[in-house]
Amino acid sequence: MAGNEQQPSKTSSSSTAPPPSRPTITLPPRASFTESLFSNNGPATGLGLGFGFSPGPMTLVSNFFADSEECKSFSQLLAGAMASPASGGQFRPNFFEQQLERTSGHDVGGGEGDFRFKQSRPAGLVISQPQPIFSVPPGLSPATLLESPCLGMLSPGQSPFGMTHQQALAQVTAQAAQAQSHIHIQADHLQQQMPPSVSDSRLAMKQSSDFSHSNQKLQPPSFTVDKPADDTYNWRKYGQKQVKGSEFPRSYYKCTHPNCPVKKKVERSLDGQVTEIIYKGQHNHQPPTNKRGKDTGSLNGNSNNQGSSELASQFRSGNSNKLKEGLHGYSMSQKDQESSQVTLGTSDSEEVDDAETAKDEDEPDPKRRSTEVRVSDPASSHRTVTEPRIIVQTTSEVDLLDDGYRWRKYGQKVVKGNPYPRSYYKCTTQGCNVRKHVERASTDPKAVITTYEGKHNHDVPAAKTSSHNTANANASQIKPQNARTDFRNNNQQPVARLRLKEEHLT
DNA sequence: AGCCTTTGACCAGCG
DNA sequence: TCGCTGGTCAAAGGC
Repeated sequence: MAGNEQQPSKTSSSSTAPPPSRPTITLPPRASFTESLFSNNGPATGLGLGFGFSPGPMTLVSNFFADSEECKSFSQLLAGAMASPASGGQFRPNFFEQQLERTSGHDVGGGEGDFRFKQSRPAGLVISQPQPIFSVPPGLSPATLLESPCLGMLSPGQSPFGMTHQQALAQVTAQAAQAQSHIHIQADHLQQQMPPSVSDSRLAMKQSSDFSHSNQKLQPPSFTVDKPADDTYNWRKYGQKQVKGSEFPRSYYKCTHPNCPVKKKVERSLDGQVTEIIYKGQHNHQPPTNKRGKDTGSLNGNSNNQGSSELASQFRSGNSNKLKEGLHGYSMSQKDQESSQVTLGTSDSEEVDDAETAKDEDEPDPKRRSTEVRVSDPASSHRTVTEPRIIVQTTSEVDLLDDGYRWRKYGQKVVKGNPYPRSYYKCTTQGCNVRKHVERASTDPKAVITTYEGKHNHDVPAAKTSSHNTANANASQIKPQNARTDFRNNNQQPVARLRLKEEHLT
């Protein structure tokens, strides 16, 4: 019996047998990228933005990347990281615990590709209460997300931005998401909840377009599901295991449809909240039109199923790679043809030790070479109501710490694969929960990735407002937010901001 | 009766 | 070869 069911994993393994080509980091000319973003026919993305929306934070991000030499350096850094033995040839910032695996084919699925959309807990960001980062609405399967038209623009080969950056951003984003609060991407609130800054402007655009579109028939989220990832399909749990690197048990589900190889892994926190969902394989059938009674409940009667079905259809029809990319794009940008994992964490607690968890998670499991779609669960959490939005921003400034705010170092940890410790900082302003994580690239100590988590609830201390960092702070923290506001048109939720910074210390 | 979950055991890959 | 780990099997039990 295991024959068929295990096929996915084995297939995936074999599919990745050919040495994946190293992703080439190509930084598109700023203009081109920008144009592609805002033109209706961005060639690179193939995504027509037939609607007008304000450039999101990602735009800023892209600008940042394209703006300076550091951008190049960053690329190099990333490239180096990917080539780093420590990272197993993958760009895997320790801090983010991300795994990016690339398959040789352009189409991940190759028809049979598995999706991996993994979100992992951040090493540095401990998860006392793991929150789903990307919540897939119960009625919205990964396939649904993948099928989103936006996904098409995420094709790795077409990326005007260079997947590396996106991946990095994605990581940051994902982490931020989890760190601040899980981002609940519910079908009905996809647009609102999907952080524009998440990893990739393209994604942001996608969000605005696709999700806004779908949003028309979506209803406000009014459900909280226990069932992880109620994604239209029917699943049967066939195993559960305590996985190393995760304090939470992982459950294994199979699609109950005959001969359907799709599986998914779900991790839940002790309190039942889903912290991670990994989809694997492609459905070879239509999603059930009528969900099981107990499952339908999670959808609360919204009409997501329709869209889900459509998306699923695309998914089945060979858009798996797009789906995968799309999902990642959302959480971590595009994975290119590779499976990837994003480590996410919550900021509920700052147990640096938890980094270990993420560390382990980031280990590329040969067995899991198959593409997987890792998403956060639709399952809701008590924090859904106040879930902050994530804004990811990249900068090239060299203001590792001097960013206008005052920070207090509260932790440091050395992670596997990186000889340099990661450092954790908290904003010293009372009542401000913003944290900053600084990590040096294992391959280049001069390269630093700074991740901001949370949003300052105060102004930049006057003492530091004069530095360029102030401008930076404004740009990175205010603009994105504003942009996002414009983007979403209705930004009323707290914003968890995340800034991915490249710094080159001299 | 059918489907599902639970759970210990087993298997395979990897270092 | 051995131990570790992730993934899966399959019996048992519940709904």
